[in-house]
Amino acid sequence: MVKLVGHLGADREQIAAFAFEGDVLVVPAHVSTPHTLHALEDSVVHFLRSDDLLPKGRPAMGAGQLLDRILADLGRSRELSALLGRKSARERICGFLVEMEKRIGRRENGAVILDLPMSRREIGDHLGLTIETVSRQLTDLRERSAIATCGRSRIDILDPQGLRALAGSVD
Amino acid sequence: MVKLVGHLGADREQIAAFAFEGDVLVVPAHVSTPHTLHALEDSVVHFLRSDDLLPKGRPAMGAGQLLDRILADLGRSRELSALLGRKSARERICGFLVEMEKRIGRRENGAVILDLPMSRREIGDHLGLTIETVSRQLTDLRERSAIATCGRSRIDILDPQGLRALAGSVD
DNA sequence: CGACATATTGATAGACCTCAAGAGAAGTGG
DNA sequence: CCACTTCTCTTGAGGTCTATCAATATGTCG
Repeated sequence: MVKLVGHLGADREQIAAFAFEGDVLVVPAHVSTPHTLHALEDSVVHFLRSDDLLPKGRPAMGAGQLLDRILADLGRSRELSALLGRKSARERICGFLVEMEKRIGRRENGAVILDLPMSRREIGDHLGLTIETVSRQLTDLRERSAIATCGRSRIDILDPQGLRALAGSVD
Repeated sequence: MVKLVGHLGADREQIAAFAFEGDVLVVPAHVSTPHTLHALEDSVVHFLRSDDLLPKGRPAMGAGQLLDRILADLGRSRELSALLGRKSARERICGFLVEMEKRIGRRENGAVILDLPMSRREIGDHLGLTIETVSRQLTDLRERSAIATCGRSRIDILDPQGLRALAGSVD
C-alpha cells in the first residue's frame, strides 16, 4: 500500500490518494502542489511515464493528446483536493483567482481582466465555501487593492504576484 | 464553459471542475456521488464514452484496462473533492471507513475487520482533519457501537449500514 | 422605472483547530 | 521479562474561522 502526498509547505500535507494492490495511481506533474509517493508497507510499484502509454507518431488530436488532457483533468482534480483539504478561505479564493487568471485572463495595461461566467454561489460550491464567505473575501481583497470589481462578473487583478503569495501554494 | 457538479443531497453541491474551450472533462461513473454537467454559457460539447476510447479486442491488462484504472483513479479523486468540500468531520470519517471496508475489509462473523496500514495523522491528512478530530470522531463512533477498536491499526465495523448512513452520501 | 435575482454586510453560533497534558502501545537493552 | 524510552493516540479547555440567519444594497432585465 502506498500514499500519494501533496505538499503545501509549512508541514501542510494533503494525501491525495491511498493505493492498494492492483490500483493505478496517477502522480500529477506540472501542478503547483508538488506530489510525492510513499509506501506504507513493503510494496512493489511499477512506474510508467505517461509519454510511454501511447504510440509515438501521434496523429494531431489523436488518442495521445486525449490522454494528455485526461491526465491534465486529473491534475486539476488533485490540486482541488489539496485546496479543499488544507487551505483557508483566503487561500482558496486567491488560488481560484490565480487559476482563472491563467485560464481566461486578458492582459490590459498592467492589470489582468477576468470576466467570470460563474456566480458567487458557483464559486462557493467549487471552493467549499458559502456565498457570504466568498463575498467577504473578495471585499477584503478589494480593500487591500489586490483586485478591483466591476459589476457582478468582472474582476480585475491588480496585483497578480500578491495574489499568488496569498494563495499559499509552493510554486 | 461548463461545470461538473457532484450532488451530495439536501442541496449540497460540489463543483468538481470548470471546463473551458479545449479542455477534456471526465465525468465519473460508478461513484457514490452522482455527477451532472451544466453549461454556464452557450457551449459545444463533444461526448465520448470511455469504452470507445481504445480498441475493442483488448489484450489482457493492455492499454484499455490501464485507461479504465486511470479513470477509476480520477473517479476517486472526484469523490475525495466532494468529501473535502462539503462534508462534516463525522461524514468524512464514516465515508473513509466505508471506502476502506470496500477495499481492504475482511468479513468475520458479522463484523468487518479493518487492519489500517495508516496512522491517525495520515487519515487526518487525507480527510483534511487534525489527528485530534479523527480521534474524537472514532471515540464517538465507538460509543455509538458503530465500530470497535483494538490496538492502533485495527478497527472492527460493527454496523456497516449505519456507517453508510452517517457518511452522508447519496448511494 | 420597477421587479426580481444576486451580492454585500452584520451579528451570532457552532464546528473544528490549537495548545497542553496524560494514557497507551511499541521498541530497546539490560 | 521488565524497566525505560519514545512515539502515537486520547482527552480536555479554550480560541478561531467559517457557517448560519437576517437585513440591506446592488445589478440585471423586462
